[in-house]
Amino acid sequence: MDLIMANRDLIDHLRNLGLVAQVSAEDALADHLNSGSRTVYCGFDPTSDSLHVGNLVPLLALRRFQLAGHRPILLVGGATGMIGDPGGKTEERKLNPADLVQGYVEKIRVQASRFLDFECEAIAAIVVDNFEWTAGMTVINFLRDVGKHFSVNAMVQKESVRRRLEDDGSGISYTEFSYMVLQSYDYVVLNRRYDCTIQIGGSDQWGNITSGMDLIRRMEGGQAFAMTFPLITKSDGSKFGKSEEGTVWLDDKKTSPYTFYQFWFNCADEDVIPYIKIFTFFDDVEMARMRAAHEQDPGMRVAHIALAKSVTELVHGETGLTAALRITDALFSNKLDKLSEADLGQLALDGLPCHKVNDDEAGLIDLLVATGLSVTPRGEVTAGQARKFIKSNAISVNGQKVSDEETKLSRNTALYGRYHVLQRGKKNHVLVQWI
RNA sequence: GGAGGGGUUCCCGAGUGGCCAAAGGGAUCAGACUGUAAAUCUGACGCGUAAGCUUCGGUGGUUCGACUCCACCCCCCUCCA
Repeated sequence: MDLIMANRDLIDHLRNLGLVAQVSAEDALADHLNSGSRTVYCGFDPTSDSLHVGNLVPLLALRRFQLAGHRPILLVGGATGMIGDPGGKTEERKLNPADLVQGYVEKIRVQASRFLDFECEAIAAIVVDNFEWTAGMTVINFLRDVGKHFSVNAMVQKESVRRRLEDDGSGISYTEFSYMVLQSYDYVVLNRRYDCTIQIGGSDQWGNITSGMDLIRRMEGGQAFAMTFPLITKSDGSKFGKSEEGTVWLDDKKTSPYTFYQFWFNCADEDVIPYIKIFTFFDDVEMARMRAAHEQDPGMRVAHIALAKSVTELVHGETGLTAALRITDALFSNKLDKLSEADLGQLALDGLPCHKVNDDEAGLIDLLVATGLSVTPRGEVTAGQARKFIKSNAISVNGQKVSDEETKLSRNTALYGRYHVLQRGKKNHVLVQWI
């Protein structure tokens, strides 16, 4: 691996990318990073069977550290994931069963691994699971060896805890209150085993990370550092990482490369440059070029396309990107009728949502229900909503608006006798396949 | 354990016997404009083509009629022990 940034001040570099919210002892950390190859860790709690785009921020940050010549440790929270982090949440979480969490751990371990280099000798990435050293610990040992170092007075002062205490209607359980202690202990263990001296995470992790720093000082007598990234924001204030279908996952079974590509392509104008900095690895020159092009004519979507392509390829590889581009081109260039039979077949293979009909004729309303296109704002799929969509001029078949609720589709009206492209609104398509 | 305050449609939040499928806001979806953007404007927003049906923590009750009154139960919050 090239140590392309080894001679550059990593902190400044990250700051330029908009990746630094808080840093502990910045001058000391800068020296620390410049004077040798260090070990840095970031934790991921297994709250689902896949990571999502929000997790890309710390994941790629770890990669940046590795590119700069440091060793990344990816910690999967098999133990902490069973507790639930009070940070960033306004109310108590549900606890997941142990075997479920362990299943998540395995998935996430595999998924996250592709973003880091495990081959390079000196600074090969490491994946660990805190379940390993937490599960066997007895309550007595935990309280005597670890808990003793924590002042409840200090813990109560932490933002994540304080918010839950002050906010009427939520409260916090002892279980979640203890999360910070476990995470702090993780840092100690990694510090002992791997000489890990830097922990990074989202800014909501600041309290947990600094608490771990303190614990290292108390238990090990050494200095450790903390760095956090700002929360990724959207210009309209809504939560980052959701598309119309919900969370944008990294797993291509849960979010197709096409949907993934569209997610980035559709980001707001004001967000595209910040996102390019955070989620891509373009160099300064390219970055400047895209910014100029974007500012000159945002309508051309130069930056959007570059962002979407780059991240899609990073996560889904060249094959995934190609598939995403094929579908995008077919659906958004008003050339539906010009597609060949093979093209249409390819769209299904590429991951365009597809619905098979084994009949000669089907009512449009029934199809809208069957394909799930007629979702209500509440998330239910109903015939009434299908009617409303048709009435409000939102439905197209093969690129033609349909206004008659009683419309029936059959093989006769299908492209090549086999395909209909159903469209709701501007961006929702389903391929109907007659078999 | 004691005292008090609460649980309303996805969220916040009005509603204290019929005019309530339930104000208002947010979120969401669609239409128009545009650039597969933002802002803005318009419409939809429990289910049903409709008649109608099912909702306001739960269960019973009072009443011609309850989200609104009564009883019991469950859950949450605050303070005290």
